Amino acid sequence: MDDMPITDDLKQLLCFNIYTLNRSFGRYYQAAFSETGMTYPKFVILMALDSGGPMSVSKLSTRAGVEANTLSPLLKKMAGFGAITRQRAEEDERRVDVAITDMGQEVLRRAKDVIMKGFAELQIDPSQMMDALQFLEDARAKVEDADPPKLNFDGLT
Amino acid sequence: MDDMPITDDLKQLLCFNIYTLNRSFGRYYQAAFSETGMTYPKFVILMALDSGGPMSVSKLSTRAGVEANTLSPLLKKMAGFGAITRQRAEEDERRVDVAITDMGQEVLRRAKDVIMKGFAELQIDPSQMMDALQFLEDARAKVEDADPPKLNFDGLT
DNA sequence: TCAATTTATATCGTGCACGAAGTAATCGAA
DNA sequence: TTCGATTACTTCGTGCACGATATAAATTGA
Repeated sequence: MDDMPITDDLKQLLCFNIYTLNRSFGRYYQAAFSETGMTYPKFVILMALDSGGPMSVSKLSTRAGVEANTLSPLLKKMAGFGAITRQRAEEDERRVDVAITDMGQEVLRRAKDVIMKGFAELQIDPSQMMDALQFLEDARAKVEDADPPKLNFDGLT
Repeated sequence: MDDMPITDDLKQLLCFNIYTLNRSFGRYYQAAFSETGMTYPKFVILMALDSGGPMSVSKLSTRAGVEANTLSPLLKKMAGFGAITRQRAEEDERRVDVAITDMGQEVLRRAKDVIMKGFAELQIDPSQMMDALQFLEDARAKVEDADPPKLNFDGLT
């Protein structure tokens, strides 16, 4: 009662549950990847590149659900490490095409193993998860489309 | 087909859906709160303090699902703004008790309004959400308890 | 008692992640 | 054609969020 892990009001909010679970996953993967230089955002990038083939930064941004300006320095680091390549497109010099390398695929293979194996250990019910995934994807689309009301601090004492 | 917003493989991963939805919410609230100094993490802190009463930093950390070292500078800023108070506990000088102020409650009232109103506009099915919240809370508990397999980069070419 | 441990915060360094603004290339309409 | 808009990416400044580490207070056990 007194040591309830999570505040009751917050517990009812979708955004709060997403927020906390996201950071639980974050700490989990940070522990899993520690001392390798791997991170969850980099894993996502490798996954997107591996399954989608070479693509522009902006397309990668869409597919990974991250803004292009977040990607930009990350991609530079990953290219420095040798996991991906970055190349100006010939037909449009503004574009930078990004591709996973063989080494990047090996990194991805190992990271995917960790993630799949770790996930299996969680013993999450598959059918419940399917429902949840559908719900989360729908929610994401709605949040993306919505335009938020504006908070107003006028006359705050 | 070609402009699928999200990579197919990733779509099957709970962690990825959480990751992307969390950032969708993040951008949404950033837009809602812009120019006020309010942020989602601060909202969570105010919520936890409002419903749980004054409490130590570590208890707040547990209830908000954030590490204490993340809270520490945030609380300092919020106290500077006047939304909360920070006070050394008399019976244990190590502890710092944090409490919401009247002004903080007014800030919270307005922010809660924005969040509730915004959420209503999303038109999310309540019964589906109840199921999802339960699922997410269970998943969080499992991820917290799990200890992750370790990624290994030995012999990476 | 009083040193060793434990506990509660704070500080530090690093890594996303965002919006705003900058740069350069391409496009499009007069 | 040509110059203003648009597009693609990058840079910049700010704000979490984490683990590691530091510091200081309380506790505990020899």
